[in-house]
Parts: sequence; C-alpha cells; structure tokens
Amino acid sequence: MRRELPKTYNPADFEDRIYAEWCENKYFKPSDDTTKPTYTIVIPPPNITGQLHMGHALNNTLQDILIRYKRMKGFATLWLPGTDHASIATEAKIVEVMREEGLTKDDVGREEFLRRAWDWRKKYGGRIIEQLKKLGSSCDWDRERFTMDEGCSRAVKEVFVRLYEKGLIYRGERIINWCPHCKTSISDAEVDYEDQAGHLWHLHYPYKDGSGYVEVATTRPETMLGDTAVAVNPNDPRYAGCVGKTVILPLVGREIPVIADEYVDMEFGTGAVKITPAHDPNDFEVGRRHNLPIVTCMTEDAKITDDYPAYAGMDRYEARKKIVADLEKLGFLSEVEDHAHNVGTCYRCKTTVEPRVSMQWFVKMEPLAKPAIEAVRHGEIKFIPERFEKNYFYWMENIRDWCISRQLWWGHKIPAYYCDACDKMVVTKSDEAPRCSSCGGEMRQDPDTLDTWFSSALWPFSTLGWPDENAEDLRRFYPTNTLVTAYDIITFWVSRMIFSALEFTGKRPFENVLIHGLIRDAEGRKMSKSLGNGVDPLEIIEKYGADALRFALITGNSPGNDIRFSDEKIEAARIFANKLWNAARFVLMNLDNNEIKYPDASTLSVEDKWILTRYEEAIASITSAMERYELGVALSNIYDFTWDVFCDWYIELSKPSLMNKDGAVSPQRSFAAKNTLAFVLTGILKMLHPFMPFITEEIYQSLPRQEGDSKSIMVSPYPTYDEALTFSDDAESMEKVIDAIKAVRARRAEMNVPVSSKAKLYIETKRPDIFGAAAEPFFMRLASASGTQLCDGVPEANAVRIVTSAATIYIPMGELVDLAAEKKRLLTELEKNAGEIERLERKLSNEGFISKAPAAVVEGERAKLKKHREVKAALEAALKALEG
RNA sequence: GGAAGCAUAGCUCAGUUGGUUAGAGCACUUGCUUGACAUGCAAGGGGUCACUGGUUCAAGUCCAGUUGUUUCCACCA
Repeated sequence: MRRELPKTYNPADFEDRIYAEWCENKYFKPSDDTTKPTYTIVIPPPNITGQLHMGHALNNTLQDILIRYKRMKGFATLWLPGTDHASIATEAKIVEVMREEGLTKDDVGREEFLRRAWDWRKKYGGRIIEQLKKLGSSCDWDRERFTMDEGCSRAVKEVFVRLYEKGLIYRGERIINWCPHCKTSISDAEVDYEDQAGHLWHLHYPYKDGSGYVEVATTRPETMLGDTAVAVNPNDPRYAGCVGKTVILPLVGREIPVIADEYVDMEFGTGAVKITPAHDPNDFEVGRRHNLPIVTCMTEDAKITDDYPAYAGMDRYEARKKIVADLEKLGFLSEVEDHAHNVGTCYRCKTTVEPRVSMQWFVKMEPLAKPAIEAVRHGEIKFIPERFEKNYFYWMENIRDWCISRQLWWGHKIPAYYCDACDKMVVTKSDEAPRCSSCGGEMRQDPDTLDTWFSSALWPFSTLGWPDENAEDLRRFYPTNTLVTAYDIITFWVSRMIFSALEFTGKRPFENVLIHGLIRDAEGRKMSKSLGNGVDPLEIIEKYGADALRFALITGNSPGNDIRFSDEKIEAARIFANKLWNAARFVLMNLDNNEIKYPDASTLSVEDKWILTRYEEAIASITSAMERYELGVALSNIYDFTWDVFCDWYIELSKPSLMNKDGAVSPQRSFAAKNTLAFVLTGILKMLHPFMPFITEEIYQSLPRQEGDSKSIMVSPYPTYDEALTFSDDAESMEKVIDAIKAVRARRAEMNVPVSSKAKLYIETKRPDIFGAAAEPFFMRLASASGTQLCDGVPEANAVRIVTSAATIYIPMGELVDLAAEKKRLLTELEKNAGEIERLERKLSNEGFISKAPAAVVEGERAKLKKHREVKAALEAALKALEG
C-alpha cells in the first residue's frame, strides 16, 4: 500500500514501524536458496554488562552496511549476533552490586554467586541487543548466541581437551600478573601501563664477613622481604670480587648470595640489583637460572604475610613506608632519588598489578602462532587497511605463552579434575566428575575459570555449530567473510580467532578483517566515562534518527582512522536526509500511479540521457568503492550524486517537461521525464539503503514499484551498471549547456543583476543543435533568460559577452554595461587563458612526456589545449568587437 | 627502548594504482521566499598539500631524512 509522505522528515514517525515490518517478514534471515553464494559476518559480541556506546554504533553500522549491500547483491547473507559473558567485567559488576548490599563473594558462596550472575545476564544481557535493533541492525536474531550457552561451552571444553592432549596446554608455577583487587591472574594483554612518579631507594646490604656492604637500588623496597639474592653484571669491574660472597638481608636476617647475571644493567642505579623471584618477572627468570628459592612475602590481596610479624597484614604501600623508615633508622638507607617509571595496572579496575608466583594454566603459543602468521602472510586472510598486518605480525612473532586460568567464578570452568586422595589429575570433556583411575577416590574440578577471550577465540565457528563438523550452518556459512573490529582489539581477539580456527577447523575463520578506528569527541579526545565526554547513541537516535547517526559515523572516514564526532556532523546528516525526503516529495507530486519502467532510449530527451549517463557512472564508482570497503567514499559519492547532480540539476531540468502550461508538452515527453525521475530516485534509494536503511525504505514504499522489485527495498536488487543507458554524446551536449548556464549565472551575479530581471540571450555557437530551441527552457528557468536566439556575431553593441568553450553568449544590457570594466575583465580572462595555454604547450612539447606518458593522458592534454585555444579565439573576438 | 599512523582551506576531513587549474561539509562574503526543500537556491573569497632532499616526462600521492603529533608494543630493578 502506497503512503503519502508527510511534509517534513521526521524519523521518529517511521523507524520503529519499519524495523518491526522487517522482522515480521523475516528479511534478516539468510535466503533459503542454496544456489546463492553466502556472505557471513559474526558480530563482535558485546559484553552483557554493556550499554551501547558510539564504538558499538560505528562497529555495527559498518557490519550492517556490508550485510545489506551483499543481501541486495544477491548473496544469502547471515549476520550472526550474540553477547559475551565477559568474565572479569561482569564479575566485577556483580561484586559491586553485592557490596552495596553489604555482601562479599565469600558470604554468598559460589553457587549463589553464579545464580546472581545468571539473573544479571537474564536482566541486562538483552539490553544491548535491543539497542542494536534501534540502530537498524539486520542480524538474524533467531541465531543469537552467548559465549556461555550450551554450544559455545561444548566448544570450549572440546578445545581445551584437544589442546591438552596435544601438549599445547600445560599447568605450571609461573609468575603472572595478579590483580589484588579482582584477586585473579590477568594476561599480559590485560595489563595497562601508566607513567607514575616514584622513587629509587638505595639500600645497603652488609656482607656477612663484615667487609662492608653492597648498595642496591630499588623502586619497590617492600619486596626486599622476599629477596633471595643480589645480582651484578659479570663484566662489572666494580663488583668483580663480590660475586659469590654472602650478604645479610636487613630487617630479615636471611643470608643471601651475590650472583652474576647478564640481565643486570651496569649503567642503571648502582649496578647491583636485589632479586625477588616471587614478586618480579625478571627476577623470577634470574631466580630460575640460578636456582634461587622463591620467597613469597605478600598475600593475594597484596598484604605482607604472617612470616614477617613486624609488617604482617600491612598493605604493600603501608609496608613500604614502614620498611623504608626502619631501614633508615638502622642506617641501611643511603639515598632516595626521584624516579619516574611505568607501572602495570589492571585494565578493569586500574589497581596496580602485583606480579605473583602461582599455579596457572597456559597455552603454548609458538606452534599455534606459526600457521596463523602464514595465513596472513600468504594473503589467505587480509587486513583492511593492510598496515595493521604489521601490528599483527609483530605480536604473533614475539608471542609468549597465554595464561588462560582466572581465579574468578563467572566463566567456563577449567575441565580438569584432581584426586583428593592422590595427586592424580584428569582433563576431560565429561560433565561428571570422574573417579580417580589410580586410587578410585573422589575427584574435584579445578576451581578456576578460563580467560574470557578463550571462548571468544572460538566465536566464528562455535556459533555455527562446531564441534559438530556436519552442522548445517557450519557447512553453509563457514568460513565467514568479513570481520569488522576496532584496531585496539586485534591482539586480544582477532589473532586468537585466527590461530584457533586454523587449529580446529583447518580453515581461516574469515577472509577479510575490516579495521576501524575509535570514536573521539569534537576535541579529538577518547570518549570515556571519566571524562564525561561520551555521547549516547540512543539519545542521538531519538533526536536525529538512526539514519542520521549512521550517516554521521560513516561519512568522511576511511578504514582504520579515528573519527571525531560532533554536533555539526550529525546536523549535516539530518539535513541531507531532509534533502532526499523533499526530492522524493517532488518526484511523488509529479508521478502518476504507474509502475516505474526501465527507461526506453527512444523516448528520452537529452537531459534524461544526461542524468542516466551520470547515474550509470555513479553506479560504477559507488559499487567499486563498496567492493573495496571504502564505505566513506561510496557514501560521499552517493551524497554528491543525489544533491549536486540529481537535485540541483536534473530535477530543475525536468521541470519544463512536467509543468505543462498550455499543453505544449507531449504526454510521451512528460512520461519519459517522470519515469526517469522515479527510476533514478529509486536507484539512489537502493544505493543509499545500506547506509540509511529507514528513510530509504520509507520513501521506497511510497513510490510505485519498479519491475522486478520486492515490496521492501532491503530485499530488492542492487543497481548494476548498464551501458545501454549511457549516452556519452548527449551527456556531453548537456554538459555544454550546463556550462553555459553556469557562466551566465556567474556573470549576472558578478554584475549584481537580480534573478527577477530577465534578459534575452543571444547565442553564437558552432553547435546550433545543442543550443537551439530545445535548450531555451533551460536558459529561461535556470539562467534568468526571457528567451534565447541563435545569432552570428554581435547582435547589438553594449552587450555582455560570456565565453564558454562551446558558445559565446551575449546579453544586451544597455546602459548597465560598463565598457571599460568589461574590457578589463576580458583582458584578465585572456591572461588566465594564455597561462594555461602556455603550460599545456610546454607540456606537450616535452618529448619525455609525449613518449613516456600513456596515450590517453597525452590525448587528454591535447584536447584541453584545443579547448583553451577555442576560448582564446572567442575572447579575442569579443575584445575586438568591443574595441571596434 | 621498538614500531606504526597522521600533518592538505579558519575548523573537521576526503583525495584509489603518480596524470585536468587539489575537493567536500561546516564557517565566512554577496544576492535571492525561483512551484520539493530557507533543514533551501545561486554566486564567491580562502590552500607555497609540515620541512629538506631524491626518483620520474609528471609528486599532495613513491623513496630517504628532519620537525611536530597521536597510537600500539616492550617494561631496567
């Protein structure tokens, strides 16, 4: 049913209604037609704790554009949505909520905690999904997944067991990053470093034999409680005789050796380093090399252990003060320097990370990284833009083993079981705790959970049915085609999906990775909660509509680059939507109720042929940009074509054919014009639809249908380039008239002649076929002419002369014309013209250019020269006429 | 410490594989209620494409260096 368009564009009137219609008609589901090629995107699953922010809006707009484009291009498209359990982020949220009730995790216990977590997921997990719908996302909601749903959990267990059996997962005591606030290990990638002003304390450790002391420098004096050696560089002459001696650790009294290790930088501090294997990753390595004992002096919440009664229970910073004071009192502190250094913090809570030795699970990365590097190197997987491949290679080539265990409750439990009675450990997919195979005793599951990225690494195939190799979706839609994500997540997620997919499915997870930037505010700052400069996309949608938001996010941007978001941009987007809306109203106003026909060349006028030619060119360039993921370029091409070509020119050029004053226009002519308007408008709507789905659908549904189109634009075919609708000669003729109109307007504006003052135009031209009667209405409507007449030479003295490459136009203006000024103007123009001619002549007489440049380029330059020479002749004639 | 990006009009940015006189939006100036749109129309001003050198018939575009700036990675106590 066709609808009348209201006078003003008001997106709130129709966006929700249209989205509901799409859902009802199941347009988001992939076509059942298995002969169609497939195109698949899996969504980067937002956290269930998440609220839609601008980053999501951009990320999902890009995906929706690609999916809608491919759908119209005839692919069976699947955009698979879902959410991530986000173990540490969600757990932190729930802990926070419980704290408000005065409860801790330990108070409620694991079972109750998980019950709360699932409740929380039920309550808020769907929130971001609803917000994605507001944006217009055309996901297949029936296939929505969750990283902790049954299928994904099965995949996680499968992967863990297979890696373990292959020897690629191991358990070991290592030093890891520990967050004393979240009380869990975190991976290297989860540590953020920030500059902090600190101090370098110089401490004296006396030799046991009483021969003085060695001076060490440290930024963390409290860790001295765990020192098990002092290290110096083996090549350091200052300490040549000291290696092998024993020092007595102040405050503690422990006897520790002085050792030599290359790790020590002679230039830094005093050249002597205290070694604390339990609380520093480098010291841990030194400790392993020298078989040093590991002495832990801090608890998991970063308090001093009971082994040191004087400081027991003190927080690490409190202990630092006390220890420094005590050392000073006893004369072991010689100097305190200011020292800026980088401190690792937890990416979740910003607490300073405490390196800590503990038993953790790791993935051995090197064997997995290798094929993942090859896949990108050989172009099996491409990054867009390509430069991000460098980041990827750097990370993958220097990869370290991945700590995957987390001391959290919310997440996938590690499928390892330990015997209570003996030390037996079993790794199994089974949900039942096995009996110990050695002693038959009870076994208990490892209490830890897996890093949240462990399950998201499997997302492209676990969501399609893996590990069931024969799952229908997996067979039909895997490997997926494009992954869309921001550059800050390449290491966390993209790289892990690649090696996981290659290892477990033997195929790449996706062929292209489209990287986008971050959204910044109008001043270029990152949007963040703490700065309070975040813009809520839902507010924008409410105020301006989802289409305007999408337009503002995409326009003027290229892959991988950050985007500044500002009120001006969103305002410009809405204005464009309004422009399109009104252009559509104009077309509708003039349209009969007929179906839109494919244009028939025999009925077309020169202006129709011109717009169709320009339209076909637009299809070619827009499609090419879409295929290259240059979505910003594609959109600006659509914008320019819509506004500058279609609205500003063709609609105006069509008016003489539509406004049939005294029956001068034939029904055939009027039909061709109306049909051309509707045909081109429909094409614009289709090309714009992936970017602005709502307004294009709303307008489309109010237009008569084009042959072969569906009732919804989103499942209509995308325009394809048709050479039969290009008419280069006619288009060129029309351009010449347009040039002349522009030149007349410019001169009139220059002379401050109001539009209302009409004047007859005399046109001297070698192309009377173009500038004859057919062109008259255009000059009358668009160049303030009262009429036009072809002439040969100056029609009367004191006429303004306007010179274009195809014609010289005279406007008799009587006294209005200042002869002296006119002469001056002609001379200036002639001078400009002469400059151009000289430049071109020089270029064309350059033998290197003629012989080496492509023929087409040379030809183009020749044509230009010819055109300029013609203008020169016309200008000279005009000047002569003026003087004579 | 290592790496990458960016530097183009007053502002925000486009500018494909080198090939017209370097573009757009906003802002600015001037004139217009022209039968879809004043959320509009028309005309205009404004740029030594950061700097230096190189390759080329030809450089905003490719190469090297310099300066400024942003980001990522590493984490020497």
